[in-house]
Amino acid sequence: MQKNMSTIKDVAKAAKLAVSTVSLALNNDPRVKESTRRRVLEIAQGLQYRPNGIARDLKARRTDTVCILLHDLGGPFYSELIRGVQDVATSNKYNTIASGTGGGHIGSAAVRLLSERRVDGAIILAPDVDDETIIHAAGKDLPIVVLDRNLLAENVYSVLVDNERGGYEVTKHLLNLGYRNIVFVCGPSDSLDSELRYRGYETAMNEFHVQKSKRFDYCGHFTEEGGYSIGKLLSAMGILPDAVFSANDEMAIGIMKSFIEIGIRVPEDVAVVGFDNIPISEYVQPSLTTVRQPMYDMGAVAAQFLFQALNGNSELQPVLLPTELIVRNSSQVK
Amino acid sequence: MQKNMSTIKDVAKAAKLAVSTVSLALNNDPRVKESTRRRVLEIAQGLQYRPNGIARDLKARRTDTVCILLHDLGGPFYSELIRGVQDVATSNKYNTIASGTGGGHIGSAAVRLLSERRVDGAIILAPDVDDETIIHAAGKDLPIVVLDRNLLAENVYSVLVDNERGGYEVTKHLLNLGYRNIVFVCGPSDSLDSELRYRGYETAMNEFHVQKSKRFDYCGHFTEEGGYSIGKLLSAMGILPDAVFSANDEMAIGIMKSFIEIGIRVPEDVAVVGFDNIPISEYVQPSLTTVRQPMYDMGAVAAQFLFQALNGNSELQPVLLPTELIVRNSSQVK
DNA sequence: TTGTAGGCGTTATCAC
DNA sequence: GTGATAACGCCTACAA
Repeated sequence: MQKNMSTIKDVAKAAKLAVSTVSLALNNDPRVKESTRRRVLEIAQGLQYRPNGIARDLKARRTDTVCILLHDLGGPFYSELIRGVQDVATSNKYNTIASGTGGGHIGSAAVRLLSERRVDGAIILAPDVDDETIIHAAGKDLPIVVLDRNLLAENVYSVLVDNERGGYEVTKHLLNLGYRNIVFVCGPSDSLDSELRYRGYETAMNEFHVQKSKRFDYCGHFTEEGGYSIGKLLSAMGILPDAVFSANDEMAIGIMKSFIEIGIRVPEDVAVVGFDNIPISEYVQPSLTTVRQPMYDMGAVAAQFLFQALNGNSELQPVLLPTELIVRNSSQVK
Repeated sequence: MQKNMSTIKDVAKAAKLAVSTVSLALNNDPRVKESTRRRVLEIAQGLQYRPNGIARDLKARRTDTVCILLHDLGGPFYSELIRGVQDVATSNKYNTIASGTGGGHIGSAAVRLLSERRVDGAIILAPDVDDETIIHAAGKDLPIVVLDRNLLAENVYSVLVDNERGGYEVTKHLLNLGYRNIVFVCGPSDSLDSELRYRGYETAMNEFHVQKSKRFDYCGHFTEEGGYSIGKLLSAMGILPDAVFSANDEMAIGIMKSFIEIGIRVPEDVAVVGFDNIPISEYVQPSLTTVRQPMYDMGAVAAQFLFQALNGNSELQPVLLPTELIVRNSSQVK
């Protein structure tokens, strides 16, 4: 921080006025004479005076800023989420800052922003920030909205995507097309998303009285590479199903890649579907059938919740946003 | 901000100690007796005491935070850039916050963070933040690194990507393949990137003694839709070239889409090349020949500059990072 | 080992 | 209209 920066004191001294008067002048308070106001402004300009936001925040006991915490800023589809948050925050005259929780110590960014009260509210979609930190940080004047997380606590509000229904619908889609031997490839074992999508899969399979193949327990960490090795493994083990439901798109793409490399045709030999509708899912060959999550809405709703809470409304019920099946070319009538 | 949050005063009162003693205890100063330190810690815990980061920053006159300002947080390839910054910042024990400059008033986020000194340094890749704001905000103790911007000022450091050379190389690539009638589709008229890429194009064309077709002045705003209409226009006007060099990938993809829709084959009838190597460029059909920008390096180098500057080294010459031609299927021997 | 006092840069509440 | 003064929450000489 600039050590020799001119402060309001310097301006006061130069203008031979009291600090308080300068403050009023700078804030366009009608009490100061127009002439002095102009003089103050000029002097401030000359001294390159800039108000110190930190001091102001300390005094005001508010920051007019909310933050959004993401594990991996700039992941494939956070763009829309951030936009949703930012639009709502801006129209509420709040500022938005984003921070990634991935690099460095777990939770360091979260602790700095939340516990040390550098923001007035937070939206969190980062599995690596633990519940403890969130519950601790949340308070009447620092509401927190958690996305995609099962957490019920005071001043913590929850926005969820209907992963289970999404999993159900995409599985049903496959079943309707005639696929029966459908394998589910799960993500990291601690992923709630993966788990819920699996439940939807299970429900659909049961509904069609189809014996569900055991969930494929080699998990792909949700990465393309992970999916790639799973694909290889599946074919190497000679247990190729009719269709693969991957818990996310990135793995699905890896799986498709490995299949195509070996000469297994998608969808003729094996159908592959994913989840998330990441941008490239539309462009891979064949284009990927998947489930869209309403990312923008998620951000916008989360931000709405935040401001509702900041305005004293604590009666906010968890919201469950609908998903949307997007049928493309990686699945077809069998 | 939490109004009824317990402060260090409350802890002191509860512990029947002076505020200063509590402060020392909390900061593990060896001067306080072990027993009192433990007692203080317990009481602090009981009161749910959390230090107020804002007060601390004000006192310390530093925030240990740098920010990265992007026009559109979460654009297609900022991911790597942010990662580069964050890795370096973290290893320097600094925190990183990101902010989008797109929504709302131009520059409001920038002003808040920079001019109001809420950060100790900044990295800016946002054409909508004007030079004025940057020059004004920069200072010995608030160095700013600008990316992709022609700006020379005190305490402002510059990291550039060699757009001109990139444009030169991709054009030469087309020329080497045998293309001669190559049209350049530019981006927004105020885009320096577009301009530099054009210069590279020009140089290569001259080098091959090929009459360069006039730059296509309908600019695509760098969007896929823009490219799409340009493609339509080109064919409707009956002025189809051998090859199209689009100033960025998104437009290139739009152009390809429109061509393919009309039955123009890429690259057999017309080759298309782009710039940026956005993720989907690998997946579109045909895959797009393009120029990679070293986004991670850009972020990492920018952050390095920042910390060099924060450590008193102001002799940092602008850096020009090399680009890399990536040949894919949208161009082939003619 | 602990306490007192002053200051970081603002703003708000009083007086004058 | 303008000026003292106190406060926001924390840290740090310097005293005791």
